[in-house]
Amino acid sequence: MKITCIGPYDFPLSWRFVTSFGGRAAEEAAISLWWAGKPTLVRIEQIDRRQPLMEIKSRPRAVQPKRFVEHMEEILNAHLALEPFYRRARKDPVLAPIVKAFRGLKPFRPPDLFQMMVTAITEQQISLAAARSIRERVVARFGAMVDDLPVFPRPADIADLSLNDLRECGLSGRKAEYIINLAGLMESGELDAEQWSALPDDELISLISSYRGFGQWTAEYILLRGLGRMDVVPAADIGIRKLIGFYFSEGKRLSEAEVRQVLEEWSPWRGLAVFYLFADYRMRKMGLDQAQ
DNA sequence: TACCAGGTAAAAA
DNA sequence: TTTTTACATGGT
Repeated sequence: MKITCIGPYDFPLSWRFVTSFGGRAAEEAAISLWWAGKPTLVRIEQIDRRQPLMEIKSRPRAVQPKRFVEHMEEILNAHLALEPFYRRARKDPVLAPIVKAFRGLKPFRPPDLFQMMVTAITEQQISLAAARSIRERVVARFGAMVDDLPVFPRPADIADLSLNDLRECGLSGRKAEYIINLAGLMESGELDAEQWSALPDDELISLISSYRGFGQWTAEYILLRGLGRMDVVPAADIGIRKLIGFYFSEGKRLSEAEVRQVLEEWSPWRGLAVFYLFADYRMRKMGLDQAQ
């Protein structure tokens, strides 16, 4: 089963980037997700590094294969066109060397929206390391496993839990409420993301912000990371305020308004620009510059 | 030890 | 209306 993507796409580089955040350190690219009600492992390989063609090595047999390929295309951001952004970036002294070094790097999207939304809630206010540690406990207790890989719980796995079930994983009582409430909304169909794709960024941010526990930062974070809306930036984000300051303002931490101002010129790829800056910052920090 | 880390809603002023 | 506070864990 093959997926044709819009190139350039350096899949091994993109995979190394996501795995550099810890957790799994697998050589082989594998994604775990729910498909047709079962925890499922999907192995992915780029057939030829020079071509944007991925092969799904293992997959659920005969269950909506067409829909499955579409889903994988979303996860891999297969249809994201980097070249127009690169043309713009080459005119910028900061981004030019970065897009050259990381040519073909694409962000991956989480396999489902519930996972993304819960992840965003866990990452409110506390460090990413603390948030991950909490999430791992939630997944270990309420999720599933497939071939030693954890699968994030579904709304149905969470909706009927008690607050204490989640608090025991290290979540605050407030966040436990948000997550159980969210699970219930998704279970009942009251929150239906099918209609989200028709909405422009600003309207979708307003809609998501109307749910309890989801402020502007969280909504923007979900649009960028979860939905692949590459022009959106959660500019209030403490990490992004430092990141943009590092590259464009002599290292000082910027305000949200200053971040928005600096990034204005990168529309319609503001979020993608931030992703590349972050990739560079991270790889630089890790001393792992594998871009060559 | 204390403080900061990819915020938010609710209470207090 | 605007400002302040409580909240959870992990790293330094």
